[in-house]
Amino acid sequence: MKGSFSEKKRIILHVDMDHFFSAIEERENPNYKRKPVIVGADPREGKGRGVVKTCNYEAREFDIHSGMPISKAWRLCPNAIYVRANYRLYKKVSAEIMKILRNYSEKFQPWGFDEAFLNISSQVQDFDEAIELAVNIKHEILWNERLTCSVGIAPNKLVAKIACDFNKPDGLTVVIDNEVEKFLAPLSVRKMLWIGEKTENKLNEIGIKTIGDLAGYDVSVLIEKFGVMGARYHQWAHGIYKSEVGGRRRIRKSIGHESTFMANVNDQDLIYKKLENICQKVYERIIRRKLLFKTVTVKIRYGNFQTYTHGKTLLFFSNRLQDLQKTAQKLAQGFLCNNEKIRLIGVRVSTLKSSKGQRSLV
DNA sequence: TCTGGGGTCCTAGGACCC
DNA sequence: TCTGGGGTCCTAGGACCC
Repeated sequence: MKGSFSEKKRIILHVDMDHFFSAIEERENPNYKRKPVIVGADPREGKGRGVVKTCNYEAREFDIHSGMPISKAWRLCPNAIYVRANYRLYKKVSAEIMKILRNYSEKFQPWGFDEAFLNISSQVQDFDEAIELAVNIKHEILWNERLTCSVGIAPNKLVAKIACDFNKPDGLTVVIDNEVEKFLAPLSVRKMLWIGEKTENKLNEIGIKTIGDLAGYDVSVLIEKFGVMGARYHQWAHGIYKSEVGGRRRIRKSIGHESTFMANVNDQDLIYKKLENICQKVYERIIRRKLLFKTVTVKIRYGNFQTYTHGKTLLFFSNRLQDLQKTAQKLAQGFLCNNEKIRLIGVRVSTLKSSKGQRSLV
């Protein structure tokens, strides 16, 4: 007999705040109510660079969505309320919400600022009780924070997340065990976690449009085309997703900072100055977190959006600003010899370890 | 019609060691 | 003369997430 009687079915809940950043802005500024609110880069009268971070549903009426160039948003709706992101505030609100959620289960996993997974298998007997619990969560967040969220309930994280996205805002979607495949089948493959634009296109090319198509496809062909990911896509399309809530402890693997120039530049003094500045910022975060780094990577984006990286692993771990700056400068030189205009420059350090218990390098 | 900034994970080739 | 196979580290690029 497969499985066992003692194997308890999992009930996983995914909570996603509705248009989090713009919802907070609306809450803080009652006069924003019922007007399109767009949080993101400065539109600078349509000449601004950068993208929309979040926008409310009134702005979505104008076909504006997150990730859209802010200049395009401006053309679509110049009269919207444009707000710069206030991360300090969002972080504070996020912490309050996570505190609420954590109370519902110790098996808890934040997913970015405004989403989280909860394994509530030990808290509830069945999906009916899970719905009750989800309603309580929604009420508590609304009562305490005056913000709405959407919830998905399913036997695993993947389906819970897709279910959550199925009905927004202020939604609650439940997918019970034996309805998982039926629920997934008609959805676009794009709804699947880890399938983005590129993979969607590749799947479309071989006639796979829906998750049902993917589930029915010959797995050996998927493996041939997508390697190990092909096998995973196939499993996921059948609603099989084993990952535990809060399963793997996350250790920070890298710290970086990057910045886009207001206009593309080839002025070397300006570029090196910016690079120095970025190194300083990364350095401060390294020190604050008591870390040592070994690898430095410089990223350059040219005016044509072609993006490249150069990296160098030092022979030793360091937390010295001069090591970071000297290495970054050398790496950047390789990019700047052709005098081509640059759009973005960034620095990231990786191969990290804790500097606790070590004498700091001066 | 132009495309942010913070990250993670995967792939693939080359160097090097045993 | 020519030459296997496994493991690890480094580097660069790509795809994806929020």
